[in-house]
This record gives sequence, C-alpha cells and structure tokens, in this order.
Amino acid sequence: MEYNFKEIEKRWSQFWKENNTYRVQEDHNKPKFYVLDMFPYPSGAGLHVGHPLGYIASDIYSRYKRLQGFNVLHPMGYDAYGLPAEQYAIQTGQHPAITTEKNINRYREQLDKIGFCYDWSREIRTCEPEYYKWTQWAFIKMFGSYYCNNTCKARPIEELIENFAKQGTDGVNAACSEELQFTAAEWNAKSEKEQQEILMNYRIAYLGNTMVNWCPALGTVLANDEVSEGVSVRGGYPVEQRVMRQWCLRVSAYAQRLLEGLDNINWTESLKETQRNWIGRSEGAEMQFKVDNSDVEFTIFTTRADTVFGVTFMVLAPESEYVSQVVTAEQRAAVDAYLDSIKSRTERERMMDRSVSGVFTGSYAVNPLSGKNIPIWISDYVLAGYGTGAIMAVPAHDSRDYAFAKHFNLPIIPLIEGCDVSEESFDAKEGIMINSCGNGLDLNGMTVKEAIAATKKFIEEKGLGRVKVNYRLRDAIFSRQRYWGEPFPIYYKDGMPYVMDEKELPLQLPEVDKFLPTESGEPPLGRAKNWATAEGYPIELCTMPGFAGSSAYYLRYMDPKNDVALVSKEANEYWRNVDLYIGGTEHATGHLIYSRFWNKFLFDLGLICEDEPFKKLVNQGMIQGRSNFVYRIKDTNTFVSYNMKKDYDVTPIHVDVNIVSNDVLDIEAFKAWRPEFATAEFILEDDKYICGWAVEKMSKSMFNVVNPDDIVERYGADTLRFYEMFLGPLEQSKPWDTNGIDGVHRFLRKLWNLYFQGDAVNVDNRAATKEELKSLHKLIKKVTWDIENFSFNTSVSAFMICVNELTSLKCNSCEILQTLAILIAPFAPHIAEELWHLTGNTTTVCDAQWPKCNEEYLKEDSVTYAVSFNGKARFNIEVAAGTSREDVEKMALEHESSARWMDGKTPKKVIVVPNKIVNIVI
RNA sequence: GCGGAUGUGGCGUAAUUGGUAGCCGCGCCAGACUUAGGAUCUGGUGUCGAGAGACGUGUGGGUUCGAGUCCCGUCAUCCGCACCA
Repeated sequence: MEYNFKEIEKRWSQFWKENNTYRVQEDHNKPKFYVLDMFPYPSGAGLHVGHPLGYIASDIYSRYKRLQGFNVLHPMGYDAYGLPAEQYAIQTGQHPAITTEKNINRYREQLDKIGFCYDWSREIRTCEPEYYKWTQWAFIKMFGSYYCNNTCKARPIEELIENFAKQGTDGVNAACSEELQFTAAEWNAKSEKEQQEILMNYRIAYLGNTMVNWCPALGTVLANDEVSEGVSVRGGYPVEQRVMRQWCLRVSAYAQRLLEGLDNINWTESLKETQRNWIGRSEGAEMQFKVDNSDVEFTIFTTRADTVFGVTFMVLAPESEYVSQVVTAEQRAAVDAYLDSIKSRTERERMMDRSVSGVFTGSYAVNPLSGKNIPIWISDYVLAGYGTGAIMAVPAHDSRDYAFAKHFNLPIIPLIEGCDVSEESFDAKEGIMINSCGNGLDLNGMTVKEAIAATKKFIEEKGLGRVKVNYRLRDAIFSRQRYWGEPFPIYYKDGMPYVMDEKELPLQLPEVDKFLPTESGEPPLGRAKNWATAEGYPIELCTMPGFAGSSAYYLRYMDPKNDVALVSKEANEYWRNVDLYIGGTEHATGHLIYSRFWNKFLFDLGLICEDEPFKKLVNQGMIQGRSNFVYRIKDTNTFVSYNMKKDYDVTPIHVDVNIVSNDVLDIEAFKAWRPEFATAEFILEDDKYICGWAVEKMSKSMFNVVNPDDIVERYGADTLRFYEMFLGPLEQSKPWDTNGIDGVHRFLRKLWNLYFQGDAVNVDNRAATKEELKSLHKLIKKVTWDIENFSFNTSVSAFMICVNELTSLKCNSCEILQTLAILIAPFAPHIAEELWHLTGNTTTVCDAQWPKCNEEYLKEDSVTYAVSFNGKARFNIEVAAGTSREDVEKMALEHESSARWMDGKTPKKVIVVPNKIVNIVI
C-alpha cells in the first residue's frame, strides 16, 4: 500500500486535537519534566523552515520523556508585543492588536501542520490583559523592594524606611544609584516628596536620570542589548547617548548572583562565557584624588592600584559631573568646544573613530602617594558609564593611556624592571616593580600581584580609597516611548510617581487615534483620552520594553488561568523550573539575563521555589538560506548553465529556490516567474540548466525563503521533522538544503512498506528471531543514547539502518514492529501512530512505554579480533564470545600466519584490549 | 586585543569519547525493470596504484603498542565582547 502521508497526518492531528491527547495536569504520581521553547514573536512574514528546528528538537525530547513515564509540560505561546506590529500600525493605521492576532493565527496554522505535542490549553500571549497583569504586578513588587547587600536579597522597601526613621543610613548596605548618608533626624525632617526621592535611589524598579541609548528614528530609548555597534538591532537605525529620566530595573544589584548562578546550571560553556563577559566583573580599587587649590575631590576606579606611582595625568569622561567643577576659566572655551564636538557625533561615529582626542581642564590633581601635581584632562576614551567615569592614567602600562600621552606629549614613567616603553606600553601584569616608593608605601622589588595587594591594603588603611568590585552590567532601562507594550501601573502626584494598587490590575492599554508621538513630543499614550486615575492623577505615558513580557512567561505556563496569582504555590512547587530550554543564542545577553534576574527577584520574595529558571539550555543553530543563481550573459536575455559560465561575461541573478530542484532549474517555471524572463533563452549542459548557489541569510530579497508549509505539502510533516534533524548537529548553524530530503522521504516509505505485503498489513504474532531482536535492540540503545545527548541527526541514520536490516530479514513480527513504532514516535509522530494502530493497538502511541534495551540480544556468538604487530593491522581472528584475554592472546600468537609477521622473533608484549584489538609488540 | 567554537571524501556528516577512519544520506557510476520519468530496486563509490599495497581526519611536532580523539605550537574560518581603566 502507498504511504499516504497527507491522509495519515490529517487524521492523526485531528485525533490528537479532539481527544486532547497532549493536555497535561499536575500529577503527583509521576515525575514532572518541563520542556520549553523560546516563544516566537509572530512576525508578518510567517515561519520559515529555520524556525521549527528547535521546536522539533524539543518536541522529540518531550515525546520521549512522556514515553518514559514523565509528566511532561510542553507549552507554547507568543511574545506578542513588539516594534514591527507598531511600525506597521503607524504606516497603515491598522491597530497592532489586529495585526498581531492575524499573525498569531498564521503561526498557529503553520505550527499545527508540523505535529507538535504542545498543550495549547496553556497558551499565553504577552499582550493579553490576563497575562500582562502579572508583568505589571511584578513591576509593582520591584518598585516596592530594595536590594540588601548584607543578605544578598531583595527586601521590602518598608524595612529600609524603618531603618532610616530609626538610625538613618547607619547599618544600611543596599544597592543604590548613589551612596547617601544621613541621620534619622535628618530623614524624619524631610518632606514626603524628599523622602520619596531618596527611596528612588534604592528601589529595584526606579525612575532615574541615566545615560540612555536614544534612537531618534524609532523615537524611543533602547536597552544595551538592543543596540549593537551603535545602531539599533531592530532596523539598524543610529543611536545616540542622551541623559533622560527613565524607569530602570536595578539588574546590577544581582550581578554577583547572576555570575555565580552560572556555575550551577547546565548551559553550554560558550553561552555562560558570553554572560560572564556581559556581566564583566572586575576586581580593583577606588581611590580619591584631590584637586590642587580646591575642595573638589574625585574618585577613580582602577584594577592596577600598583601603578599609582606611574600616574602622570588624570582623565575624565566628557559627560562626567566633575568636568564643570575642575575646568578653569582660561580653559573653559577650549573645553566647551571639545564637549560640543563630542556631542555632535553619534555613538556610531564615536565608535568608528578611534583617533586620540582630548582637552586639558586647567586643573591639577594631587597624587596621594607621590604627592606630585598631575594635570586633569578630558577625553572620550574614558566612558561615563563605567567605574566612576574618571581614571588615573598610567601611560607606561596601559596602551590607551600610552597613546594619549604620546599624542599630547605627557610624561611616561615605567614601573616595571626591564620593560621598554619607548615604542609601546607594557600592559602585562607581570614583572618586578621599580620607581614605586613614597608617602609610606614602598612597592619596589615586589611582583605586580604583590604590589596590587599591598597598595589596596595601604589605601584602605590610610583612607585614600577602598577595594571595589566593578561590573560592566548596567541597570536595564525599562521605559519605551511606544504604544504597543505594557502600560506602567504608575501615576504621578506632585510630579512624584506612585504605584497603583494591585487590585486595579490589569491596567489596560488604552485606545489612541494614532500610534505616533504627540505633537508636543510625548509618547503615543499621550493621545489616550482620560489616561488618568479615578482621582484624576495622570498615568505614566511610557510602556514597558519587549523583554518585560518574556521575563517570567515560563512561570505563567505552570498555571496560566490563575487570576489571583502569577502562579499558585502548588503548581510552582510541582513544575518548579524549566528542565530543558531550547532557543537561539541571540538572547544570551538579553532575555536570558533578564529572565534570570526576574526569577531571582521573585525567588527572594518567596513567591517561587527555584533560584534559576532554566536548568538546561540547548542552543539550536541558525538555519541559513541556500540561494540559487542563474547567470545572464551581459546585455542579452540568454542564461548560461553554471559550469559553462566561465566562457561568458555574466551577471549572477538570484532565482527563487522554489523553482530549483537539486540545483536544476525548472525552465518553464522560470519563464513564468517574471515577465522579463518569458522570452529567456538558455545554454544548457546535459540538457539541464544547473544553477549556482551560495549560503546567505534566509530572506525574501534573496529568494531563498523556504516555507515549511510547502515541504509539508510535498513530503509530509514527518519527513520535514526527520529531515530537519538529519541536516546536522542541532547546535550547528547550517544552510537549508533540500538536496537530500528525498532520501529521508524514501526512508519513511521503506518504513511504511515494512508493515505491508502488497495492500495487506503484514504483521505476524510469531516470536521474533534472534537477528530481528538484535537489530531492534541495537536501535533502542542507540536512539535512547542519542535523544539523551541531543544527537538527533545520528538517530535518523540508526533508524535507516534498522529498517534496512528488518526489510532484508523480511521481518513481520508484531512484537518488533510495534516497538519500532514507539521508537519512531518522537521523531515522526503521525506515521508512528498509524503503524501503532495497524499493528493492533487501540491506545495512542503517546501512551506507550519507551522500550528498554536488553543487552543480551546484542551479544555476539563470536568476536573478531584485529591482530596487529607493532600497531600495524595484519589479520583477523574469530574467537567464541566470552573467550578470556589470555586465550585470545594465545590464539593470536598461535594463528597459522603469525610466523610470517613475527619474523621468527619472540613477542615483547601482547596487548588485548576490550575493543577487539590484539596488538603484538615485537 | 580578550574569550568561545570549528577544521574529516565531490557535498551534509559519523566514529558512545584512546582501539580496524569515512556509518547514514545526497551526488556520481554501473546494472535491473519500465508506458523512457526528476519513479522504483540492486551493486559500486576516500586518494594513488594493473596489483599486492601505500597514503590519508587544516598544518608541524610530542605522548602511546595504537591518536580524528590527548598535549604543545601553527594556520584558516565562524561567533561573542571590546577605548570596561
């Protein structure tokens, strides 16, 4: 009988839907397993063939775990807020909710065709009020919390207020924007507004004046991970630095825990490294420098405290608040001119231009150890956002300082014995210190490491500074001047922000007449009518960023319909956290940091029971496009086949990959593709037109987008699933190449034919033969190992081998064929279900039990040993299974032809290793 | 510059972790069948060589009876971070 995949797949997807086969509930009799995909943003372009790669992998794993008796939570939803829908809305006036809904429906249709075992009853959409209520709720909790550095935990802000009222800042060790000191009396004397302003300095969700990435083209600020090389990740528009009052999340408070947590989770080393890099911990010291003839004192951060005797100048970031305090009257004009020149450049221009620039402030600082006066400069190579925005420059031992010193002709003092700083600085942290003695500190003769420690100790004792750990990780900017996002549950009274009562949530996104900023430059929510509380207080006009809704969605799947909590205690204690998370690396420094932060925050509040959200994480590789080209001879409408193009002057033209098969062009389809090709002529090779190809990003403009729907239509979902896995290791990036899909499809037909003799089902109740059992159990062992190790591509090969073996054995044993159906079920669920039923079952294959490998069947009657002499293979000997090593050794030496290889010598050593090798050392 | 990864036939890849390199698939070659089709089936296919055999995992060394796998160096490609003090 013909393998009619269309009919089979239609029937079973309908069956699963009608019977809620994949619905899952908490079941304390079964161990849980939580498998999650990174939920998609439903874009207008729909899914291409690269998107389902990770989904297929997680689906295989989910089905496998279920067959092993786990209660598997495998949900799906949509990250539905985002810029493209809003920009589309601006252009067309179409409400983003409508576009989003439409796109979601399209995604769902495409996903359904592939046969995923999602429990769709748990679907969530971040743009739905029932969902974003909990995003807003978490924000309120963050607003009402501060981070205590003593207990390393978020605590209610009320505790801090109590402390302030009783003993001021005494005993407070909290994460803050600026270190403050006041007494209880001072606190109690402050007005409500003043107190609120101080609290803002500590809240985990706070309103702060910070340097932000402002993207004029998008009309919004962006988080650091949304900007790359000075342009926005979405759209590639220029980004500039600007100080704005914005909502922020104090992610930096969690830097150390985010770093340490990486040690206890099963992620790839490269992803952990990326996060470590992003967090950027560096140990160093802060030191105070006094400005000569002034009361001004400023703080610098350095990891090279040992080089303090080599400081020959100081540098401030152009944006540093110290700048205005130290500029002298004579230098003011020069400094202003420099600051203007910096401001007029975009971030991108600044990054491209690495030439040395700077200006002298006119002031001098006093080196606290050498007592020398050193000039204070301003330069844009010092970043306002890192450390204190001010540095001590040691040109001898820092290449950037060196370049600056050479450019402005500033002195360079070498501090390490034997180093040559005439051409370049000596940056390595090694060597013996010289020229480093003064003011009671003598580093001479020490190694760099000793000197760093000694200097740190010295400055702490003398009160010149303190040991400090700095992180590169910045607080997350949480405001977006956009419409299509979660509204903040914040209103303003006397200009101060207040959170709404939790009972008022969700605060629904209001309707607006246009999705553009208002004429006065306010965000789009400024257009909303009556955007105010019942008492008439105005509500925040910004909305939350994209990562807000995706930061805790995995928790919501555990209990998606709960309207009194994000997740109930019971549901959370059962499902705990994600056991397996599959998604792309592009979220390494965004979503995967924010989620971990958000989760840790909720954990601190005792609302959830796990400190890390994702135990194991697998990154599927990107699927690139494989573009095809035709070659038009210049100034003609004639196209020359790939291997003959060298004889002509040709222009390569992208051709739609859907009219090319195995690099052979469908000439009729090509003529019909574009009017200008209707009259095209061809120079063929072997009567075919062969196209050239290249690996490029999958995109419409390259005509290399392959829609999974087309593959399903032509080959079926099971072939698509198998083929995507067969393409190569899951974590590797690879081009989508349809050459080869026929092989996989052929395999499924062979599998199908195994169960048939003509049109009749060919299943017998006889006992399986030894050979059949061996073939099957080899497969069980291999596939089990492969799935556990995410090596799905090699499983596909194993299936092919087994089916070939069973076919040539003419296997019709029911026992074997049923087990085979179970094994194939995670990969190709539709055909597996059909075969499962053909062999006489009435339950679904999803409820079967994953078979165990019986090693007995794999044992060989005899074992062949390869005998080698001095490591060179010579001959094989066959011995009965279970023959002892000694006997194998003896037999190897006694083998009739040994004499020839031994050359009459006595062996020095005979090595018999378990892997069927005998090596005789002569 | 720092960090991470990867280099194996014409191509995608495999080698369960130090044990006969190239499984499986594509492509190609030959054959069978055929209403001649981009269908199906069978066999072959790393390189050199008529052959026995020799050589082969980017490259140069090393450890080992034995290395794609381990160690040291080097080259190439990809990715992440990057004026982070």
